Amino acid sequence: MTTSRSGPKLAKIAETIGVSTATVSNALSGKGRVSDELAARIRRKADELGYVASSAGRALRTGRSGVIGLVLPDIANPLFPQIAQAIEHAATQAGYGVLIGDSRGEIGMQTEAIGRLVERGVDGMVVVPRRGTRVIDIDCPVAVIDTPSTPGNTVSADHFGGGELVARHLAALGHRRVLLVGANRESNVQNDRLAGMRSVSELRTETLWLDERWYEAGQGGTLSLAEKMREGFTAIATVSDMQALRALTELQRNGWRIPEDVSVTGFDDLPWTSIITPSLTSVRMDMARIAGIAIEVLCAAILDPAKIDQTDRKTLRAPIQTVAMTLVERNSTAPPPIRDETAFKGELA
Amino acid sequence: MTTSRSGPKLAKIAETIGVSTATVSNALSGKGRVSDELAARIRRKADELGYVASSAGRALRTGRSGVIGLVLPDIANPLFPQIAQAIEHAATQAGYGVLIGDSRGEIGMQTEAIGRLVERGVDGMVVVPRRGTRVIDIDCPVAVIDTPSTPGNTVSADHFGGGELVARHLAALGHRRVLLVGANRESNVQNDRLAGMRSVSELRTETLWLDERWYEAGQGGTLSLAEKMREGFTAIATVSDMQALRALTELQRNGWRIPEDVSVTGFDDLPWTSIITPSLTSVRMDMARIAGIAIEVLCAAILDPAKIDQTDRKTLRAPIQTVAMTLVERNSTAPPPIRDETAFKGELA
DNA sequence: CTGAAAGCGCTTACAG
DNA sequence: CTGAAAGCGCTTACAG
Repeated sequence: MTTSRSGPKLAKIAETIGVSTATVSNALSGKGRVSDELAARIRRKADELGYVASSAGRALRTGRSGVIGLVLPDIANPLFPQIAQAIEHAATQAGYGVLIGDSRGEIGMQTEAIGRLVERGVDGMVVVPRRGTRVIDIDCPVAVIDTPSTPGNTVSADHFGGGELVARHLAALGHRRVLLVGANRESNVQNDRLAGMRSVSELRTETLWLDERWYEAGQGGTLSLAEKMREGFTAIATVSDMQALRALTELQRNGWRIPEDVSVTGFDDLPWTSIITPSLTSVRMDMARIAGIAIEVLCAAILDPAKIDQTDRKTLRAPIQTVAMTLVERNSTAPPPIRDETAFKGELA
Repeated sequence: MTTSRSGPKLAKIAETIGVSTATVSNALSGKGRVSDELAARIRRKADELGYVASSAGRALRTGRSGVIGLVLPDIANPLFPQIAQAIEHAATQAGYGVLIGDSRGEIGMQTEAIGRLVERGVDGMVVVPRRGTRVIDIDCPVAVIDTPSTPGNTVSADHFGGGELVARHLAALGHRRVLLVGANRESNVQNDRLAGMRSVSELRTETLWLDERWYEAGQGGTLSLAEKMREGFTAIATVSDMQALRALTELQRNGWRIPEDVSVTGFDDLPWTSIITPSLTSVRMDMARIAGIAIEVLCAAILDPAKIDQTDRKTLRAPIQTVAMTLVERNSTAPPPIRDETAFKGELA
């Protein structure tokens, strides 16, 4: 028996078995208005004939499509696979399909992508904004996954807490001077992570933004991170595994040993963190949990439109939920090197 | 004017303007059965009222949902973002939405994922199989993106040619002894890439599979790749950027300089290839082109079911298309080190 | 417990 | 060029 898109219809089942379509519908939906024996007989026959309900017919009648949209302004986000998988799984559990919406990295196209999803009749959507983009005027329930400090946020990882975790870990190992590395000054996520790191008082930190401005200042080139390190830092804590990978390979290439000479940490626990040498200490978010909450809140809003806050741009009127992050300790961190800090400072000249 | 899912219906527009719904429908679909002035007036009013056609109504009437499925057995595949983005873009251009289907890496769940998409009424699907899984009994048009050597394939990158490209590049630099690194013996993609590499006669190659068997043989551990290199190889050509990253960091960690001591190449041109030090020479596939072809063939089959080959499991009856790959030369490759090969062999003891 | 009927919103022959 | 009517396949009050 093959699943089939143009197979028998409800009426066919009803006719074959000699009952009304209403009864078949009730039997199949299990609403219990049909005697057990008959219901069983109908189900058997439906299976036998390979019946698959028409989603169009159902959607037209019920007014709900059973599909939600997943919007990521930047699908190239390295976390995308994890997010997509978690959302797809949670949505499937809740009986929803997931339509993807991409704006190819261009902020202007986000509205179009969202519009396309609305046209396709999604019942709601999950939006993971990037770079402070805001969700505007969407006339359907929207769950936002960003940071606790983002207005309109629905659920997010505790990025601040994650930063704290990393900083505490380094402090516990004995590090005192830590170089913080960010990539995008506008990112709420990155700023929250950095704020968390800075909140650990044992550490003296300094922040380096490896962004366009840094390049423009002519500080790019192979050696500059290594040079910066000579100022006496014993560890680099980055806001993403990508930045950590960058720092790790650049330092290795310049003869630094990790973690003996310098500890390096990342964020997000991307798939390659454990295959590199040394494997990367990182912080993971519980995507399954976050996705589960987003879908749960979204479904509640879909079923009960009163949950949509009319005054506040249709965002969900649910308490913002924050999910703790977890430190994944690996080989890229170790106690600080035994060395005279002033000696290193001297090398600067 | 906000896009709206529960806004005015066709009948509302018709009533407001004083024409029949048929005329509104014709005007909006631009089939040209309506006078230009009236059509323009209708369009203006529809815009003004924020009319969005009900996809359910249309789907039920036309028998087509305007949605296709994208199935990746392993959504954690690092290429997923690229594939998803390219497919989403091509599908959007063709007027289709994209529903994602994931089987969470478990082969057994692939059929379920496909079944769910069929239930949701997709008009067709794009499947990127992994590890020799086959597409079975799907009663809708399917375009398969795999390798030219996979039965039922629709379109794919020329993985063999990509392997050749890498090998020729290394040969042209002067390399003669190259270690080939694979990760999964079952993968058609990897085997095609390796076959292409081996086809370049100037090179003496040997293949190392860094898979479960290798680990079981007790050859894991930090130094073994480095040890293997002492047999006289001057370059490592891997079947994926992940393996290249692994080799690169492991060798760097053990004091090898890349590319001075050994050249390393990857495959797929993942986002981080250019941020690591040294940046990684890789091979990229033209995803946009591949996705474009897949969608084109799929749409043709959707519109003309005769294109579906009944005898051959519903796969598309279109000529298999192969898209050339491109070498992206970066800093991880250089002429072979000047050294006495026998001397290195001696070091083994 | 079961059935007859209405209707979700569209598009498409068919008339005029 | 425009309209009246049918019908896509379902579900849901409403009767019985």
